[in-house]
Amino acid sequence: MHKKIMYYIYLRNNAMGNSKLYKGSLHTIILKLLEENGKMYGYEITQKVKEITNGELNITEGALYPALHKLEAEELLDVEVAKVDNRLRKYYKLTEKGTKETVTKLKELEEYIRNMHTLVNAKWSI
Amino acid sequence: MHKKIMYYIYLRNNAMGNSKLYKGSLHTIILKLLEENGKMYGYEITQKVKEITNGELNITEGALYPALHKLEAEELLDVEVAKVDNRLRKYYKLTEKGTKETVTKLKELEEYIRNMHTLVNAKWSI
DNA sequence: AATTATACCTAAAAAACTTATGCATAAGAA
DNA sequence: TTCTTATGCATAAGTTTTTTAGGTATAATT
Repeated sequence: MHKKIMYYIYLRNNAMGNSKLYKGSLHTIILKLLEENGKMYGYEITQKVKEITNGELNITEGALYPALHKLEAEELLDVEVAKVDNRLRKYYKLTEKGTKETVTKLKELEEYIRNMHTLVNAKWSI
Repeated sequence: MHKKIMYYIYLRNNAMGNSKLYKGSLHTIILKLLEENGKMYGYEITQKVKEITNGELNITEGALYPALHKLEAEELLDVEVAKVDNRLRKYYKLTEKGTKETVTKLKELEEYIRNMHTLVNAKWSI
């Protein structure tokens, strides 16, 4: 006898018609969220971003997890595995190097946004 | 007898340590510049961007020309070839479709920037 | 005479995504 | 009980958009 395996396949509806546009900004988002919240796990990050942007920005898992692994490889993040409700969670937090890099990345973002604002001669402000 | 060919090879120093970061924004920049200036040619666009951003953003030719061709293929731009001082210039201008698309793209950019501003909980404003 | 600025172009590679899977447990709805 | 949704991790193939690195040519400047 063996256990009966129940595994359901289901369709996902990631990222519908939500606003695209962003290149290196995913790393910046991750770093900044970790700076503010101390430690977070992947799924939590996707939900947080969705919540903050009222569902306008959806981080796909295919983008998020490789990004987290890369940041970890660059020693900007530390990982800590936890088991909650029999489910795995990988908590990430900034290293010292990561904290410095966050400052740099945020400056670059501001620079970029200022340049774009000037370039398109925007009437709006934030 | 044949003419003596004089052709100099030289090194280029495109895009030094200048601010990276931007994905679909190149199309938006091009469209907006054309909206403001009526018609422009490729080289002029690169110089204009450099000028406006004080040299911080340098559009590479390898990105610009394919982008212009793509926008033309999508019928957002019209081309007009001119010869000035025995040198070729290709002037681009917005089509009607292109003018509409410019509005859309600018809205998307604003949306994106607002989202990023909220996400990183920025203290600065523009 | 040599270099720099002006002007176009393309192809190979890299970067950063989306899309499409796969696996697994818990909670809630039918 | 059964099915579905939510929670949680992951990778691989494909696409888009960029960088890097070439190529060709004329005019102006050093």
